[in-house]
Amino acid sequence: MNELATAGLWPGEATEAPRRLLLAAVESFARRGYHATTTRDIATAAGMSPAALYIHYPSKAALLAEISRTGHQATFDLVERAEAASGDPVEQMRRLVEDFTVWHARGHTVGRIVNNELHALPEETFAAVAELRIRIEETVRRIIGRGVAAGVFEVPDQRTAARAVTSLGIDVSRWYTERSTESPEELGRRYAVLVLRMLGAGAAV
Amino acid sequence: MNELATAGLWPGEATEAPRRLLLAAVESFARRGYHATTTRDIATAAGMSPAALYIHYPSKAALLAEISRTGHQATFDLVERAEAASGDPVEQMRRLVEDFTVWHARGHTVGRIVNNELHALPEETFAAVAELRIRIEETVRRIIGRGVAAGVFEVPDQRTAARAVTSLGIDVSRWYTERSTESPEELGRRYAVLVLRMLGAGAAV
DNA sequence: CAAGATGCTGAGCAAGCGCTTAGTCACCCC
DNA sequence: GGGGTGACTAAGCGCTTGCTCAGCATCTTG
Repeated sequence: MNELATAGLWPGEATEAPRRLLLAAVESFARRGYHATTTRDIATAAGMSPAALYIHYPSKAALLAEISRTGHQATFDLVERAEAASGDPVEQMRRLVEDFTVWHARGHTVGRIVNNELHALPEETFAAVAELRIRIEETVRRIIGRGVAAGVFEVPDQRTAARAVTSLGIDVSRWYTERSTESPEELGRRYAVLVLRMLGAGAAV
Repeated sequence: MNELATAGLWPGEATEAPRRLLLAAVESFARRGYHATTTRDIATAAGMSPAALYIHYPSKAALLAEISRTGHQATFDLVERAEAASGDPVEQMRRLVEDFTVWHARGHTVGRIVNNELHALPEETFAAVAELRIRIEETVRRIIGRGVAAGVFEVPDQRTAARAVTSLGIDVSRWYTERSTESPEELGRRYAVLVLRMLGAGAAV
């Protein structure tokens, strides 16, 4: 539940049962994947009978859509805040990589669903989510572009560099576990150093 | 079929039918995921009835195991060759990142299965494959370690840096498609530049 | 050309799936 | 305290799944 809050789910109020179901769905989808998870798994983990699920959500796919949509929105917000927090591309990028990495480490279960279950989404949710993904990458590229223009970054290809930056953060959710020796924040700071160097701003680190 | 050969599957001879089945399985597993793929999907794509699959493979899981095992082995071989190809850590790393990236871009379908369907593997295959993954990462860390000792690399934490290098390459299989504007080789060279900079060997690029 | 092996199909079985339905219970308002 | 409401369950429906099996051509071998 705490993890859900961290990942940007549950912005406000919500009754107990839907919350428990969503948490159970996150757990199961992340561990076994969407298709390997049954509605009985989710309901049982939430302490209910299978039929109870359908009182709170219209389908199993709706649970996935809810998780993916809010997860993507939270990531997008985080990226936008990083861009808005400063006028300096180096500072924007440091903040972006740190927060992006922390989000994917701390919320690695939600992150796994967000990044690996896109193909299972209902079509219209997929479209909305794909749009957010494009805007995230475009923001990263924009920051790189401004850094290059200001002479603080230097890269072989801006789009490739943007891919590399987001890719690095996204993949954290694939391998990070609570048993990892690094804290999310520590990892975030280290990744920020590596990324800034990668972008040719090593001197600024 | 060509892609399978590239990805290291089909080292030698093999009769027609099993090959067609394996190719169909790779296609389906990569596009829809292991659990969303049915044996009917695979058999139909291979131009056979569902029952024919079981003449050549004992189960659907055996197909996945075959793909994952040979895919991991091919990746491991590639990494070992990169280390053996030179005595210079910078050169070893450049070769490793280039080949690793090219493999994950050209064989992105196999790569997706190798990296995202680990949880669906039979236990003993999983153990073998996990061992290979550890050895791959350990090789990357070893090269970084030698570079640091030689004074050509400088990183905040060797294990984190190794994670970042492999992570960058692995994630290529998630987003790369044939419609990407960069060729696998071009991407490999650009990623090598970015990685070497990330490791503090920017001057050598 | 008989006899066996090989590669495959059509039909279908047991199990498990997402989801529905009819009904029970606790609670709230008047 | 009677009637409505919302959360929930036991049972199960229709369908799909991984996989099996009896049978049938087509080869190979002597």
